Amino acid sequence: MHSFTEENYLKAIYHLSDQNSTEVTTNAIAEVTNTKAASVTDMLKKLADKKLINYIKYQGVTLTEIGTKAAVNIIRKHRLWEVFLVEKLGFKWDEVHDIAEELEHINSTALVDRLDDFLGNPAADPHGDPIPDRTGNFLHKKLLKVSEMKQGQAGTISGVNEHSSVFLKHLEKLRLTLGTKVKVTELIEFDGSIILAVDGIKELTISREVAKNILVIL
Amino acid sequence: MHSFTEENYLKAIYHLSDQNSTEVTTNAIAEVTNTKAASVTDMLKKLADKKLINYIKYQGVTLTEIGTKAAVNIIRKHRLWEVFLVEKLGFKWDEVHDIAEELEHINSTALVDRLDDFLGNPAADPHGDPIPDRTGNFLHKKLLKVSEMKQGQAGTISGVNEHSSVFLKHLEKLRLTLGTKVKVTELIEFDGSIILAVDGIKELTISREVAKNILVIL
DNA sequence: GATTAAATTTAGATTAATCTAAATATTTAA
DNA sequence: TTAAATATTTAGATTAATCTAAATTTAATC
Repeated sequence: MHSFTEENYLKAIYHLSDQNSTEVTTNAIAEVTNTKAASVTDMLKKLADKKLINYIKYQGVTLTEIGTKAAVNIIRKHRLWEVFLVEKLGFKWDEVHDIAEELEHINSTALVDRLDDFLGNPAADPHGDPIPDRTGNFLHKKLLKVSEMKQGQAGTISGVNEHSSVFLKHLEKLRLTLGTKVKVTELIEFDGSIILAVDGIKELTISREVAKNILVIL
Repeated sequence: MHSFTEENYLKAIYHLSDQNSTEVTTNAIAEVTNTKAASVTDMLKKLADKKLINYIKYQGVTLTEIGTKAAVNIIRKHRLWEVFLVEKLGFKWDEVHDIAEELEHINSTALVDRLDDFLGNPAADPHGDPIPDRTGNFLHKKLLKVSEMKQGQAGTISGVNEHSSVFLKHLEKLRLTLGTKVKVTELIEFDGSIILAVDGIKELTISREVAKNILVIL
């Protein structure tokens, strides 16, 4: 099996290539793993030796098929544990990330598959992120950032792009949680902030920064 | 916090001093942790620096109060996870040890306490071992090895001294599981094996080795 | 009580993951 | 299209946990 650290690199590379759909750079990995570029280079060599990534010096990396499978499996575990923490243990959606970050490295296929069944084979985690099934398949819903919505457009909040406790608590306070219906009432030219109608009633102004991190399905 | 490895040493020392109620030796620790005596010595110095053990060169070790608390907490986590795996996920009692061995190192008091509540604050794990409460207190029931029972004596199986899958599967096959009532019908002088009446009906012969690892309450 | 045996510790190396500083490659932009 | 800026890699060290082999201490035995 792969070490705790290797798994974290694979996960980081997966998330980064998911966002940018191109080769992932050394610096980008260093940033999300809280390490230095030199450390990343060392690890990339190791992951390449293990055939988990395609790596050409100075050219960035992509995951191999094996690497992708490994990464998806970690993500599956992370998201299932998050569901467990929220649905069964009563944690709030802003409290589960760090714990799931540890639990995702527990190594037992039997455990994960049984957990999946115990939870009723959920399709998404508490933040709306889709959960891969035991074969590694999962659907990417096409979600739109609120910051990309046009005036007059309406949608249902179905995900977030930022999982920090601070951000999630803020959404909670604004009642902008999963399943909430929002409609863009007005786009403010000055600073890009957006006025929303929430559940057809309340009017609410959110900053562009917040809008970029809320995802809706139309 | 303590590293994964440090935690395993603390747990090992705890279990060993629980059995022998005297200073724990370097070699004994090396054996249960699957390392060499030299490695143990290194780690003992480190644990002593951290005030987790009382260590005098060549004299063996005992846990300090802090060390004991840390060890008991790991044991609490291990046993709660075992209950979860059996009660909620449907694992058998012989399948959970290795998984719990990983889960016990997950670091979150909130998680453990919520898990405890979710499971209904169980008093014992699937092998009958008592579970410490959140303050670290737990009752040691006075259990007797079947090998120490006298002829004619009866009791209820309430624990085991050996947690290997092989042994537990064997007990399962013999239907000598927790809660089963047994009575010593005959002690065989030749090899120390014992004939039991099980639930007042079936007669069963078990070896001395097996008898040593089954615990009853009278 | 001296000598042998066993247990423990020390010395010196190794491996995984990390770092800083220096060297090299790539990209940007004047 | 070359110089400057940025990104990446290499070189050399460090820390935690481990090891083997040698030295030392304690325990056992004659």
